Amino acid sequence: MRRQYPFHLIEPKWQQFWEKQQSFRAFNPGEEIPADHPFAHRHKISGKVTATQLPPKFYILDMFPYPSGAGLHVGHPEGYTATDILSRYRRAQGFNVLHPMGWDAFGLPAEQYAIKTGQHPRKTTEENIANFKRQIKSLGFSYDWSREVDTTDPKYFKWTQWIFLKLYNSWFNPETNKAEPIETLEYPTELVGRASSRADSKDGSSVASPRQDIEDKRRIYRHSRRLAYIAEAPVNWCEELGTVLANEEVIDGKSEVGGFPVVRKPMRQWMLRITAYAERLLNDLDGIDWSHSLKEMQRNWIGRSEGAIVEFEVEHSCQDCIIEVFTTRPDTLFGATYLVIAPDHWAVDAVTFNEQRPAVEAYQAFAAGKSDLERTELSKEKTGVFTGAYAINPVSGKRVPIWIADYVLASYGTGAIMAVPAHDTRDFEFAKKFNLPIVQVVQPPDSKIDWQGFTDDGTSVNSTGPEISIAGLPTPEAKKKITDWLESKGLGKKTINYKLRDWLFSRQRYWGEPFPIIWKRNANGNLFHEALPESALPLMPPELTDYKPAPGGEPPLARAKDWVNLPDGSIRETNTMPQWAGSCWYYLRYLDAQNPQSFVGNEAENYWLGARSSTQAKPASPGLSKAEWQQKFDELYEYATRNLGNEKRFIHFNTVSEEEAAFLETKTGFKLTGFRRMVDHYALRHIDVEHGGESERNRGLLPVTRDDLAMIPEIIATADDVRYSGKNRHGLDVILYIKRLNGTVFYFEEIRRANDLLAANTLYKKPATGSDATEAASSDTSETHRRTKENITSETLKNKTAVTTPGVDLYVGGTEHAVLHLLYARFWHKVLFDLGYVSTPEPFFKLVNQGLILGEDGQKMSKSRGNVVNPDDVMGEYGADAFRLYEMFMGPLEMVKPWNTNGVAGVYKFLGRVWRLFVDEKSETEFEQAEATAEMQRRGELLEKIHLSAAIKGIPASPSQLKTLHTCIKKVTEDLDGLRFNTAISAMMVFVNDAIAWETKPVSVLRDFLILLQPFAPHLAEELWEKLNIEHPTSNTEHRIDLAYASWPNFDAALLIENEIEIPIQVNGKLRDKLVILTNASQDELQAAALASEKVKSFVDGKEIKKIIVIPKKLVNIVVG
RNA sequence: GCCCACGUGGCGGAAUUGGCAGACGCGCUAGAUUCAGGUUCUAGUGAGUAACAUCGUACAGGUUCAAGUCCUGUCGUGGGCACCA
Repeated sequence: MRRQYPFHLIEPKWQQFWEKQQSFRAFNPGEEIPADHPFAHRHKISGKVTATQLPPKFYILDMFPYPSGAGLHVGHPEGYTATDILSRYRRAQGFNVLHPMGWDAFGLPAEQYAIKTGQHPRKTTEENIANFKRQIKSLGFSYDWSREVDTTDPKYFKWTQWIFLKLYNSWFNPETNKAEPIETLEYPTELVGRASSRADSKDGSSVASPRQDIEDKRRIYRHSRRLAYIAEAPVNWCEELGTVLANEEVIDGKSEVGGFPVVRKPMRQWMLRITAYAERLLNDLDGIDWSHSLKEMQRNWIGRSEGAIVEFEVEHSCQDCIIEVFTTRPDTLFGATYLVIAPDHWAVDAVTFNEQRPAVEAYQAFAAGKSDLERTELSKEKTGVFTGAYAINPVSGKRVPIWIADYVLASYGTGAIMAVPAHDTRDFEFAKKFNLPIVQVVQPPDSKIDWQGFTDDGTSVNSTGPEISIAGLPTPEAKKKITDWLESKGLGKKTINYKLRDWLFSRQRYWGEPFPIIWKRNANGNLFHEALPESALPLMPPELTDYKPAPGGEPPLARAKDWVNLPDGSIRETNTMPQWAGSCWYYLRYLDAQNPQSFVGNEAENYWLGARSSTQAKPASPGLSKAEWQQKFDELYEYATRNLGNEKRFIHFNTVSEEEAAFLETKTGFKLTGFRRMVDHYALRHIDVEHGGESERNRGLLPVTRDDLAMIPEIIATADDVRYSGKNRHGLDVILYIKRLNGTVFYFEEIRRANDLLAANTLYKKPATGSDATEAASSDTSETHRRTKENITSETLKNKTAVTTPGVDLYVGGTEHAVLHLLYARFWHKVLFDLGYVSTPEPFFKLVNQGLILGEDGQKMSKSRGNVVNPDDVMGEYGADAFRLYEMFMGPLEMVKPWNTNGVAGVYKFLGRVWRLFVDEKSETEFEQAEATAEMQRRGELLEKIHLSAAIKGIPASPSQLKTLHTCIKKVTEDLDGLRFNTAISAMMVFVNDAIAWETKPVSVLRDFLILLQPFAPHLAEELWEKLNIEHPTSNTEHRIDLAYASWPNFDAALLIENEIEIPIQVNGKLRDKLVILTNASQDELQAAALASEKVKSFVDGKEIKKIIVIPKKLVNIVVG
């Protein structure tokens, strides 16, 4: 294909310019802003400034890549381009944008390569990083490279190890529901206060003294509570690779690398107590703006289930023996006809009768020998053995046999179940195979449904025992009644179980972070672990020449004897951390990447995570005390929600002070001094009914609770933003208060009635996102439906101000990290939050998964298929701008879509049309001739030979030109807010298709267009912007600024309004004619015009007109009989 | 098996609260420019018809003046989980 424009010269030119100028450096509070930096020009600040003097922040993050030897594939730039476009857009809007990049560089491939070749993994890693960086830079992304992080850099992993020490030195306090320093952990009474009263053994012998003994016990107690602890756990051991593997590195029972067999093997491992956070990890999903499916995957992984633990007493064999089972269906307890315990359950040995012992032991051996693969593959066929023992069903008193079977897992619940074959599919299969009794205890709601194997809710039957009956009760009530009864009898209790397991945190590898842990021996010669002091960090791994595992399955680090054995006789931990460790907190290091004192400085953390920042402080008016309010609120709430009384009741809770009124006037235009603020019972009832239900979720909102309502005065007093949002259906002015709190945005409305009071109108809330200001104006509540749109003036829309989001404003990455990375990172963040090191409970407030890019054949790209597209090749032929544009034009970001090289050519042609919209053809021909003969190094200078087209003139734009431009501005702006890059690009294509035909092209219009184009095709836009400013110099400093910092244009809705509009005319819902008619034509005029149409007449004549639907500005539909 | 998402031309995909289906791009057809190819420009392009009519958003129903959009069922595709009691 012919070169559409000299991108091969333009792109390097601007990449060098940005690098030299450090155009995209983000500035921290207190950092020196050079006076000649475009950021300083744009915001009129320089030198050291405070957080409040800086513009609002916007943090846009990519999932940092693992720098593999294969280089970038087309999937990487997809997400990176999306975030870059958003970064450039937000920068143009005036945000201080943080957009960093780094390397998740620990990992198995570099280590495997080292084992094969002896080349140090560091060298491999550095080479791969250099290649990735070259490729990424050639795409013209606006990263702040001064914040680059590399997880394998000791300056980085020092802090990874430091965070591990925080985990090690903390425990989870169930009473406060958060992590606390281990020092706050109280010892049980038998370990308290006795140590000091006992004298040390005086003879100095090595025999453990009572004091040492109690210290050992205390140590063991503490160790058992730490968030990082040691446990014997079954791991995926790969003999060939000589290492354990993570679950995700094992595919179908074989290693992902090499396809070697993997076996389960118990080993002593470091674990992180993520299960303590299960509830919070689950609940806090509600407050963040992630896709539905992603949240669902996390919920699934956490796997919360509510149920009960029930105790079954074992008959005869062991008198004190109780087997606890976990069930989510306590209502089916009467139908439990046998028990099943896992083959490796602790009680198996105790309950088994001697005559059954050989069979039981054989089965245990059989089950233990099964791989995970076999256990699941062969799951269709149930296996198991009778132990000979019986237990007593606590509600019916009946004897039930105890079996062991491997369909029950020792690691979930209590490791034992009560089997209810009538109402559980697995128990049903098992019972049929072994001829165990099946007793119906639930009646399906539909009598046509067979009760055998019916697992849904129904009505309890056959459920009456000597002391308790739940017969006739619907399932939910039956569950409650029987659980209460069990609890009162001490036979069971309500319980919540999670599928989530603690995180296996150690690997037997070289290329990972060493644990800052040493092992010592106590007086009895037993090993115990101890943390290194923070001053010992970073703990470097030893230098090795052989990276294979040490003999006997020991990790490679064990080969370095000098490193492992310390002079005082203690020895180092030889495991290393998994690759996930470095990626759990990298987004925090970016905030303050060079800080040698701390993993992130306080001020930087506060500014960039934004939890405590508020763009404008709003003065609060005095009012009721908290206690007074709470008491009155409780009364009013009861009245509003319980009594349904009609007597009007209200609380007058404050009066607008002069100070606040001045603020409100700037935001809303109303003078409200002395207005009384009140909330009435009608408003509370309305909010409770309309916005308190679960159906809110269908509208993307969250149900409003009583506690939320109690916060009304607080929301008003501390709102992040206030604005006028039009009139309600009664013609009263509505004032909207927006308050962000713990990941939720509250929208509270007041109405201005008469001249002296404000009444609470509504309250709704939704998960926080990056663009609440825009969304609020078009939110989908019943109130906004009722409000006429005309009342929302363009003025109020323009006045919308940015609300700062806490945490990362936008995080984009692949769906492969939907569970593990995102769950681990959330977990660490919460621990750091509990310990006071970060100020938000959640790290990532908006998260988007980019869809996979498939090969041209619609198959997933792979080397073996030969359908892999190399970004370097595409950029060589079409340039980086076209590559970026195509990646975004393919379709919605989240969608899976096939690559099509012809499509690249399409957007490339579009960029060519943009080029020809601006440049003079003759000068370009001269440039091409000169370039053909010029030396390589001098070719860039020849770009100066290219001049702008003579059709570009400094004249005012015509109304139709303005309309074309503003239509484009509106569409691009709205689409970028909604991450709809593909339709934004098509809007720019429409603009260019129109503008290229103009005889004269006003400079002002082209200037605004370049600002719109800049985020998408920054190199081309910069080049044309430069030419525009040279050939059409302007006195407007806004326009002389670097394009990357030029202000995003506002669209003027007034320019988009047409005098005349084309109205479709339908007869019986079918299009029959289109009429051009005055936009503000009345319903009657529209109807008359429609009936006058000749085409319409031919369809209507001779028939009875039953009805005419007229929607002003939309359509007319004539219904005939 | 369970959970979630999605089905629109030859292809990728557009379509505010239900209101002109197919924006934009690819591909294709014809013409202009060109020795020629490529490029560029112009016109056309859901099916159907000479032109209308008519039919068209996986399928079958329903609600409505009006359905790609809402409701019910069926089929299909993609993703996740998978003996989690």
